[in-house]
Amino acid sequence: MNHDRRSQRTRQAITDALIELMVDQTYNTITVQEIIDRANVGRSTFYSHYADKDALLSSVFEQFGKELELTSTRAYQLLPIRELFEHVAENHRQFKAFLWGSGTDFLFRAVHGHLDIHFEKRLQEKLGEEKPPVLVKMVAHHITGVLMTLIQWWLDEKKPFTPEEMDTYFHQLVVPGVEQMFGIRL
Amino acid sequence: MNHDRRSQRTRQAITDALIELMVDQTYNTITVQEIIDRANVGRSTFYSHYADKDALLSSVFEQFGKELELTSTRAYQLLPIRELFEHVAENHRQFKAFLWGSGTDFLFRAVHGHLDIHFEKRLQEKLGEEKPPVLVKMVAHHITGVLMTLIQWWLDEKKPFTPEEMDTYFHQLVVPGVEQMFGIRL
DNA sequence: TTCAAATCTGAACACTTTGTTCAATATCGA
DNA sequence: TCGATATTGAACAAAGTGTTCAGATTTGAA
Repeated sequence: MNHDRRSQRTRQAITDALIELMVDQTYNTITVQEIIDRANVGRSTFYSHYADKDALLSSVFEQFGKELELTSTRAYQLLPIRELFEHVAENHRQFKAFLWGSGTDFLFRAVHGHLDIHFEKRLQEKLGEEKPPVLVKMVAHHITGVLMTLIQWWLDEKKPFTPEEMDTYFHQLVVPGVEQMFGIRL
Repeated sequence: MNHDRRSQRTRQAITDALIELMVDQTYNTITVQEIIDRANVGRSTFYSHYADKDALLSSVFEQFGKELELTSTRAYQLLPIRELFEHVAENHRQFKAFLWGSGTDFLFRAVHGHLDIHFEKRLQEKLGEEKPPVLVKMVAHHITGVLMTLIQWWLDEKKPFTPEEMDTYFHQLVVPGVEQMFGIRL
């Protein structure tokens, strides 16, 4: 009665096909035909799993977001940046595909949503209730932005620094500004 | 012999139509039909001016980039951030359209290209030749990233701060980090 | 091994969008 | 007014989208 695994495999094949295609092509230019050809899947099968090409992309992001979360929930400090960069390095191909082929938008919006909240909480813990919430939100957004920007740059430039170095640079660039802004030590 | 003005007007109408449509819709979902309907322009006219919908978008960005440059070339310090935010506020509708409807990618890539170089030069002036060029590039990219992120946030949140305040915050967030990174005073 | 449920297949279909072509029409400066 | 240039819109082929459905395949459970 449980044929889920078969579906699962099919979905995985479709997902993988999209990611592979995004390595060389922009999301917009990819057709459903190309996806199902590469995934070796029938047209109607595709549409029985996903309403849309966009629905597929969303689900890829979702899955991706969960992986990211696994990395970032074992968080001590601001964020385990070194581990994050290591994760990025391991999934180099996937990240590249997203950052180049997909519309960064989609990814940026999604990741911002998650991480903004994470950083906002951490900041609130450090600050108590004394600072204006809008300002805290802005700074949280800022921190996420820096992180995303650095990851993007790092991959574009073919990882000229190690994850450890990126960790160091990230903290050097971000921490003094935030400390100055709120008059605290992080 | 010079019927340029007529063409000019037509192009402007098309450009404006796209921007207006991007206020409510994503670039991808906009059809050429919608554009020419709103611009009151014939189908063949559109294609005699632009090869593509993408070509149109590029040209819009180009024009847009020039406006930005006008603002940012009268640069003393790192960048006249207050004036920049004022410019953004004045062209609120346009920026919103770009940041929401267009694929931030396109814009981000384009703007990064311009501003990265600007900041890289400014940094080099301050630093002399002593620092590794990759590092300087990274920090320049970082500065641009912060700027873009803050602008995006500011518009999404419906401008909760004045341009002056955003100027202050930008400098508070960015300057200490860069100073710490390079061991200098900006 | 057998069987029924779940899943996949692929061809056929109507529909939308794209980009081209071209003869007719409109506009502008001289 | 004339002539060069720009615009128009209808017609067209090509490509892609999303749906439908009858038949084939795969699966786990008996």
